[in-house]
Amino acid sequence: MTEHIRVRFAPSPTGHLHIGGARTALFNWLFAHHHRGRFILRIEDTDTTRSTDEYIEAIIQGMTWLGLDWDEGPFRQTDRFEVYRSYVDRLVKEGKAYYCYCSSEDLEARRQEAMAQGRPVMYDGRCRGLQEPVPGVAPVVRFMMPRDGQTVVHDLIHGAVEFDNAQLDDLIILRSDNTPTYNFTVVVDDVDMRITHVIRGDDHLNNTPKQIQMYKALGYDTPKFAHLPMILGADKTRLSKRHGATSVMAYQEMGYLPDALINYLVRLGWSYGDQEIFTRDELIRHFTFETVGKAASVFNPEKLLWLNSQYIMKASAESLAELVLPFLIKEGILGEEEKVNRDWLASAVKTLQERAKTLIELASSLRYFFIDPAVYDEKAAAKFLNSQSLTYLTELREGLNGLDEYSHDSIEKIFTAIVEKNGIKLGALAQPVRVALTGGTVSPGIFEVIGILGKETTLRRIDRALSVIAPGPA
RNA sequence: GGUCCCAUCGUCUAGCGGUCUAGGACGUGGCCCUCUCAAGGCUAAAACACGGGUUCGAUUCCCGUUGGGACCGCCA
Repeated sequence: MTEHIRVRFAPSPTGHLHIGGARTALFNWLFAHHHRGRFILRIEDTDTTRSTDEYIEAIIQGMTWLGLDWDEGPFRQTDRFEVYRSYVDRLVKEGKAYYCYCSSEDLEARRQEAMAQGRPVMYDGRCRGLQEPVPGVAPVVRFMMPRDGQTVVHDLIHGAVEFDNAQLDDLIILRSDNTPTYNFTVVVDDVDMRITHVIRGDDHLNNTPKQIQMYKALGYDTPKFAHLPMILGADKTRLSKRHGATSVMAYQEMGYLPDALINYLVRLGWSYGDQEIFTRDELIRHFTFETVGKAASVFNPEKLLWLNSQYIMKASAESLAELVLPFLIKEGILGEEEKVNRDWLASAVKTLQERAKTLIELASSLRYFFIDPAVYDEKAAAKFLNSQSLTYLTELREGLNGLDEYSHDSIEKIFTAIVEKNGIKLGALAQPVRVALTGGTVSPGIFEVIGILGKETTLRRIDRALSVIAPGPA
């Protein structure tokens, strides 16, 4: 029987799933899958004043969208308060934790003073020896840290990190309102849930020696630790709203594909030689902490955008057609209830896949496949809808009108005939047509566009352009 | 301020003592392809923070400096 790997992602529901959290979840997920272990989702909602059910939903939604499915949970720490209290009681009984009656105001004042005087900011342990309760004061429970010796964190990424116990202070494990705190619940839960590897951001590295002491006090072995480097904004400070979109779902709304985000995130801190693009299977196969870096990395939206364009390019037109639907509606190109022929949509999408970097771009560049251009781009019209192109356009209309089968080749033949007859370049014809059909000078190949638009729409739009160039007799 | 972490092109990174005139990717410039725009191909500019060691030899190992980050909550 091999020892089974069990890891967890433990977000606190005080906000949406953000980029950093997603990356942590991803590395946990990859590690679990690589070792055929279990990935557990645990909601750390012990701060009842800031945690909300809405955010729990939002986190689940984000993970689901990214395809980071979990094997157990979601567990909520608020469901386990009795468990934590029994552990607290045990520590108090064993003399490894004690009641502290210092008020938070006093504590805060002492903190400020210590900071101002440049002294280490930590609780001095003054309530340690207290025998009698202080009347009228609801106490907290503090964990009694050892005062000498060292605690060393053996980290899979950082190696051995040593801390002097003297600098670890007696942290609060139970608040005066009888609710437990993070540093304690995380230990209890990781023990109860038989977590073998704690994989989290390296902002937790400094908490780890304290947690190790609690494992010891409780009499349990410590799990292995892996502290991931942070993701920073362009100014090298912790990624926050100031740096733009940080919530995972914002990227969905901006038209990103989950696989693209995953691929981007995994390369922040992890690498596999020179490879940039990975399937999920490859990720699972190759993932290891050996190739996880130690240095924080800066979030680069441009590279993410590039990756997204790569994924859009490689996706099947059919799946993209499905994904782009809500964006078409949002762009007002398609009515809420309107029916679309999926095969036709897919064929249109196919022409635009390598031109769109996001689903939003894809949707908006799909516009002229649905709607006749309301107005022509001013510059485009001036340049291409003129007396010179009138002749070509008229000839083209005639040729296209005589065509029943709108295939790429048959359309091309019509074009070639006109080009040769007039001794012009293809562009001299293609551009005016493009303006007539799409309203502007940018589109996929003009033969493709005509093929997708079909005879009726194409002729209608050419007629309209013709009438704009040379208004008929009134 | 204390503690801890970190340090290769602007950014993400490869490099695990000699193969480095330091490789790839994003972005940027140029060229090619071309019915426009993309995509694609080629190409250019662009980095080992600094100072000491160790070593026959350091981007790679050690120490220091500098710089950046995180933590120091009755938040997680």
